[in-house]
Parts: sequence; C-alpha cells; structure tokens
Amino acid sequence: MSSDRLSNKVRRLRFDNGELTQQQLADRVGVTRQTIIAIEAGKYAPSLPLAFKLARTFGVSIEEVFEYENER
Amino acid sequence: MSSDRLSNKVRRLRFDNGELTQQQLADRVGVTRQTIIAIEAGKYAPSLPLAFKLARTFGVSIEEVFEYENER
DNA sequence: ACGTAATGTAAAGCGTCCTTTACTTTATGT
DNA sequence: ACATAAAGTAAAGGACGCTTTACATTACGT
Repeated sequence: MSSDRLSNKVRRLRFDNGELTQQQLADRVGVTRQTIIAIEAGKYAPSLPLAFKLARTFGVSIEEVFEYENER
Repeated sequence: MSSDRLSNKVRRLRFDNGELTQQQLADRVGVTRQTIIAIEAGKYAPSLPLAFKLARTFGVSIEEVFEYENER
C-alpha cells in the first residue's frame, strides 16, 4: 500500500563521473551488473547500504541520487 | 561481505519530536512496531523507501538519521 | 501495590533485493 | 562489414526486510 514512487539519477551520474560502465560501477559498489541495470531501470529500490555506496561513489548525498515521492 | 556498519538516531529523534511511541512512529511511516524495534536495535537496515519516510517524519535528511561507515 | 501503557524477545512466513547463469541486442571502432 | 564492448532481458535461487502472532518485561500514574 501507500503508492509511492522512487526515481533515481544513477544513469546520468554514471556519465557525469568519468564515463563509468555499468560493470565498473557495479564493481565499485560491490554488486553485480544486474543490480545496476535493475536500479537504473527502476525495477526495484536498492537497500539503504547500497544507496549510501552509490551516493558516495558519485560524491553526493542520497537525496541527490534518489527522489522519493509520498502520495498520501 | 564488505564489513560495513550502519547506525541510526531513530530512538533519539523519536523523543526529540514530541515523544512519539514506537507504535505511533510505526503508524506514521506505515510499518509494524516490530520493524521499528528492529531498526532501533540495529538488527537490520531499513529499505530505502522506509528510510525516506523516517527522515521526513523527523524533518531531516537521511544522512541525519543514518550513519554509514565503509570499512574498505 | 496495582493496572495499564510502553518496550522487549522470539519464531514462522512472505515478499523483495540481489546473485548467478545464460543468452540477445545495441553501440563503437577499425 | 566485422569484431568486440556495452547494455538489455530472463529466470531460478538465496538472503534479508517486514509482517503476524504471542508472550515477557519494564516503566508510569494513581
């Protein structure tokens, strides 16, 4: 329940930060390429630890990577 | 793998914000009391959507609720 | 001291995050 | 046009977040 939406800027940030490939980004944050693909595609939300790793890899805050909308 | 630590200030923020009980906080963010207990006890990390809801309930950023350490 | 609210502990079950494997499609360079 | 790298799709399995139920303990008010 609670229809909420989570979008992210991973794909954009990946290119803003020295043209990282999905595989390279996956290696840096310690997950598989499939996980990066799924997150970029918005198939599911990452865990909080992974969100932290992604944000730090890009040198920004979690709020700058992920946008969460609460439709209440 | 990748021994990382996640701590949080949920319990402290709960008292700073008008003396919320675990049950009241659980209701506001849409989970059960058990989930709040487990998170306060550090038993597991919340999902990213739940982390967003908690942070917004307290009126702060995710980084102000959760502290993540990367031991690399 | 007693009753009630608040917090804590435990365990089974479900859904979702993430992995692993394998194959296909799209882009890039020469 | 061809070879290779990068990105996409799919599906089974494991790990973990979260629920549900039930009971135990601690704090608080009168």
